[in-house]
Amino acid sequence: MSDQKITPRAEDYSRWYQDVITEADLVDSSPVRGCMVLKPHGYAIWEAIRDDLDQRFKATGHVNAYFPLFIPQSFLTKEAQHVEGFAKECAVVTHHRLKATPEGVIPDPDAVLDEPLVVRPTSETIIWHMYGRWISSWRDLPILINQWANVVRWEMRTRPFLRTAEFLWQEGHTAHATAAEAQEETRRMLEVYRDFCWQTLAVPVVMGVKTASERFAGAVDTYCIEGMMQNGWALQAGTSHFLGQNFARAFDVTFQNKEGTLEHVWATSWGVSTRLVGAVIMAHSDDEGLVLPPKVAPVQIVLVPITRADNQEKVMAFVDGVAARLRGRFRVKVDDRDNMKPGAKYFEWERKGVPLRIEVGPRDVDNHAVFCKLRTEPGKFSLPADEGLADAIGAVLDKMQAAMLDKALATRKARTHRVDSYEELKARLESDSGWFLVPWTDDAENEAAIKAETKATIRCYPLEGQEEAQGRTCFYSGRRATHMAIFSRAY
RNA sequence: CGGGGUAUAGCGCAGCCUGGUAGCGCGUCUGCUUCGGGAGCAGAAGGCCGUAGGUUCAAAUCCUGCUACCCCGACCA
Repeated sequence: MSDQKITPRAEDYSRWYQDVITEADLVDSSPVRGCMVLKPHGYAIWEAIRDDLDQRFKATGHVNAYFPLFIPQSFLTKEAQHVEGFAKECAVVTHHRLKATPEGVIPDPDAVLDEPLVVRPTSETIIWHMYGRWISSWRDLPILINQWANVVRWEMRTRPFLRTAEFLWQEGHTAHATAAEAQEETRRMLEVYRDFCWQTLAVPVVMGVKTASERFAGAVDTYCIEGMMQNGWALQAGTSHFLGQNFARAFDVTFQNKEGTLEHVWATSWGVSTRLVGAVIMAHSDDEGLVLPPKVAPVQIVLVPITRADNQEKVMAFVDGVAARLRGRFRVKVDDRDNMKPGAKYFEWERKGVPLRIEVGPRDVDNHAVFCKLRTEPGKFSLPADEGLADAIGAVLDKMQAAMLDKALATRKARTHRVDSYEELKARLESDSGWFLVPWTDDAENEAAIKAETKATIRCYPLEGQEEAQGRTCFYSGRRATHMAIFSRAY
């Protein structure tokens, strides 16, 4: 395999990110600009994320459904803010047939669609069109639907996982009888995301509210979870929107309440995407390659037999026995390739982010033990290969998962800076990248001015700690502060 | 979409300036020996040089268009 091809983080952080992904064999580029192929090892991370979240959605009363990829163009025009937000990045289908010509194949001029179809950039419009047909009474509410789907946003500049033209995601779309109920749903799902990121991804995201300029096109309020990457930049890991009655009005979706009067329906939508895979990679990996928390690692344990011709049978029988004992509880791989030396296998699985490696040689067979190495710790240790092995390994992996969260949390805390003046922010953005927590007076023009000058944006008004703004003055305008804001450079 | 760079075997590169029909390392295949931190030897396979044109007796090499990728900006999950 390749030799030390991962650029160190300190040298070039984006090259490092690129290298880690390539070396771990997560994706391949596609012939179409901005699109990526998710290779099995990369897709498996998404599968683990999807399966975990799907359970959480179902546990909070949601059901899955599927809405079509194509949306009539006219639907996109119905909600004014929504059009403005998405019009610039939509792929549009205009023909339904190809035609062979001497110059090659072209869209058949005789097969132009009456109305062009937009490839969904998000599904609010088609879903609210359908909800209009399904809702007439308060008894039809709430509707709590989620869908797992792909969407397309024609992005100018792309990065694997973090921003691609087509990406996989889930979008929850709920319909409620009251504003309070919809707001509660918005916050409930935000909390689902937060807990998932902390517990499953070991990424200690912060929950917050977006300012008007960062709000979802068509939302009344946009909540978000923001994660800090190792270079101190922020990454929006998920959003949950309170849509008010905007889409219900645009698509004329009303219900008859218990008093018999017609009201517009209240809405939410919430989503996370394959960007989460990028967040996990960036949050935990090191200069040796991918590091994954055990809960989402496609392979949690790799067994590497160390054999010679005269002991191969003995060692392999032992390895197979250990693997059989661990399968069913863990995702286990036995690397029995005979064309690679054990050392080469160690490097390969380290690059690929396998949390626990178990080396088994003749000495271990004789001792009835296995020799273990954690991806995140320097030393190796031996465990008895008895009935308690699976429990012992479970404990080790749980501890690793918790340690990864602690480490990421410590980094986030160390790199969250409180500053009181704009001068200090500008100076420290260069020297000391991270998040900057400041007292702030909500003002879109000032926000834009700061972004233009520093490239830092307001990631959110964090839900926790807003009371700190009481009685303080805005670090930029000197006016009475309305919020505590997190400024940071972001992906 | 603006500025810059790149495109030659699966991967990383040389060859291009000074045109003459393609080479190196790694990987792959076969065999033997190896195997507790990136194995050794021997043999072999694999590329109409991103793509479409142009110049020329002749193009990987010179010229033009297009496409993709990377870096930096503006837009965004």
